[in-house]
Amino acid sequence: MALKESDIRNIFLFSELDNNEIEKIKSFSRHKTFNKGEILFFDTEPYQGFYCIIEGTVKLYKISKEGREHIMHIMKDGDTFGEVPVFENYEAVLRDLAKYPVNAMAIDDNTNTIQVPAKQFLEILRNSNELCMKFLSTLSKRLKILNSHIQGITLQDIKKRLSGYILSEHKRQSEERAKKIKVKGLKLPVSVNYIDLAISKNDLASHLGTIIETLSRTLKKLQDEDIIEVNSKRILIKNFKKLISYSD
Amino acid sequence: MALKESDIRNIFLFSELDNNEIEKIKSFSRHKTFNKGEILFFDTEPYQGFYCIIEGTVKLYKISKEGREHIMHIMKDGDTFGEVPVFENYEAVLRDLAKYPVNAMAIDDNTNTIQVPAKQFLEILRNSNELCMKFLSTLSKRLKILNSHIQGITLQDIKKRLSGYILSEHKRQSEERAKKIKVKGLKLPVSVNYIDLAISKNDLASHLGTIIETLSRTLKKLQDEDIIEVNSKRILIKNFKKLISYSD
DNA sequence: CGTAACCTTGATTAAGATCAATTCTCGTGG
DNA sequence: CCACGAGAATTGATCTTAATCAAGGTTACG
Repeated sequence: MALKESDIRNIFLFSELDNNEIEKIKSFSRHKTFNKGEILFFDTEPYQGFYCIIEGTVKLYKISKEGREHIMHIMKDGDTFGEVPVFENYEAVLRDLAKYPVNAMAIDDNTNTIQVPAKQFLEILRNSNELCMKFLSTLSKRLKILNSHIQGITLQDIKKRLSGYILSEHKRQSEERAKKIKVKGLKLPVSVNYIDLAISKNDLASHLGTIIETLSRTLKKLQDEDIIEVNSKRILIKNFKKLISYSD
Repeated sequence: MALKESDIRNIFLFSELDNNEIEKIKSFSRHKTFNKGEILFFDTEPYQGFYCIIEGTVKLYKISKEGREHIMHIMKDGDTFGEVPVFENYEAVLRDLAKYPVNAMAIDDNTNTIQVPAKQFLEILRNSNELCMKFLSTLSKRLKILNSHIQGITLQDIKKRLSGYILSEHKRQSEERAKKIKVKGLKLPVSVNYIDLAISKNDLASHLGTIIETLSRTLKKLQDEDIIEVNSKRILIKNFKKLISYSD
C-alpha cells in the first residue's frame, strides 16, 4: 500500500508543510505495518529514524534487568516518536552510532506507520522554521506529560494514579469523538460517562507503575465505593466528583 | 549588577547567537539574584518567562497534597528551565494565562539568573533557525534525562538508584573539572575517585524518590560493602566495578 | 559554646509485590 | 452450537521494601 498525502497531513508534525516538502518526505520515508505484539524497535538497536502513526497504537517501554516492564507512553493516531536522538545526539545519528531510547511494540493489529530516516529529514528541518516550531511544540507536550507521569508515580498512591488515568482517558476519548464528528460527520454521542480501555489491563498496570493484581484490586475498591462500574473493557464513571477529588 | 555579554554567551542556548541578537536579549531580560531557599517561582504562578542560570543551583520540584516533595531536576550553571510553556501553550502565554509547570527554589547562595520574558523572545526565536535547533537539543536532552529518571524510579530499587546517581555525578563533576582546566587554565586534578555532594542529603533523597532516613541507611549499606566511603559531603568511590554493576 | 539545622539509627507500620490457586472470557475446531 | 484450551483477570495469603514515628547524635556557625 502506497503512502497517501492525506495520511501524512494527519500527522500533527507535518500538518502545515507545503506540498513540496510533503513530496520530499514521501519520497524517502517507508511505510510499515505491524500486528499486535510486533516490535518496531528495541532500545538496543541502531537508530534508523523516527516513526509516525497513521493508525493504530504503539507502546513505548523499558525493561529492567529482572524483566519488569514499565510503559512510558502509549502512542496513537497522528503521534510521532523516536525523534529525540535526532536532536539530542545529532553527531551520533550521522555516524550511525545512536540507539533508540526505548522499546516500541504495536498493541493493535494493523498498526500503520511511516518511518522517517533521520539524515534526509534533517535537511528539510534545517530549512523549515515552521517544522522546527512544530517539533518544539511536540517535545514540550511530551515533557509536560513525562513531568506529570513522574509526579504521579512519586507523589500519588495507586488509587489516585488510577483515578487520574480514568479522567484523562475520559477527556482524551471525548476529544477524539468530537474530532470524528467534525471531520467525518459521524453521528456519535457528544458526551458519555464511560471510557473504553484502549489497552490491556496488563499494559495499564505497567503504565501506572504497578502490576495487574494490584490494578484489579484498586479497580474493585473504586467500584466498592460506587465511584465506577467495570464491565470488562468499559469503565462507567458513576461519581465524577469523587473521582476528581481522588486524582488531586 | 548589569548583565554582561559573556554571561549570556555562557548559556548553552545563546552560545552561538550573533551580537545583534545577544543585544536584543540583553535589552529586555532581567537580571535576578537569589539566596539559598528563595523561590524563583511556584507552579501556581502566572508564567512570566523562562530562566537561565549564570551561576548557582536551582531545584525544580513538585509537592503533593500531603506535603511530600519530589525534585524533578537540579539545574546548574549554563542551564535553562521553564521554557516548556512557551512552546507547549503558546496561545496561553500570549494571553497571560499560562502557569509555571513546576516550583523552582535556589539552593545555593547568590544564585545568579537571567529571566527572559516569553513574548519578546518569541520574535527572536521565529527568525533564528539556529536558536530553534538549540532549543530542540535542550528539550531533547531533558526528555532523555526524564526518561531515565522514570526508568530509575519505576524499575530500580533505591540502592541501584543511588549507585546510578553517584556514578552520573562522578561523570558530571569530571567533565566540569575538565572544562574549568580548559577555560580558566586552572590546575586541578584531572581524575579523582570521589564526588562532592552539591546538594543536601534531604534534596538528594527527594530527587531519588525516597526520604532522608532511607538514603542514610542505603549509603551505609554501600559503605558496609566497601563500595564507597562517606565523609559528610564527600563520597569516596572505592569499588567502581561493583557500583557500576549495581547501577544496571 | 550554644543552638538550630542536619543526619543517623532503631522500632514499627503500611503499601504494594510476589506467589499460588481459581475463575472468567473468548476464539477455534469439532 | 458446544466443548476445549489458552490467555486474561480475579482473589487470597504471605512477604518485602521502604515509609513513618521517635529519639539521639553531629556539625556548622554566630
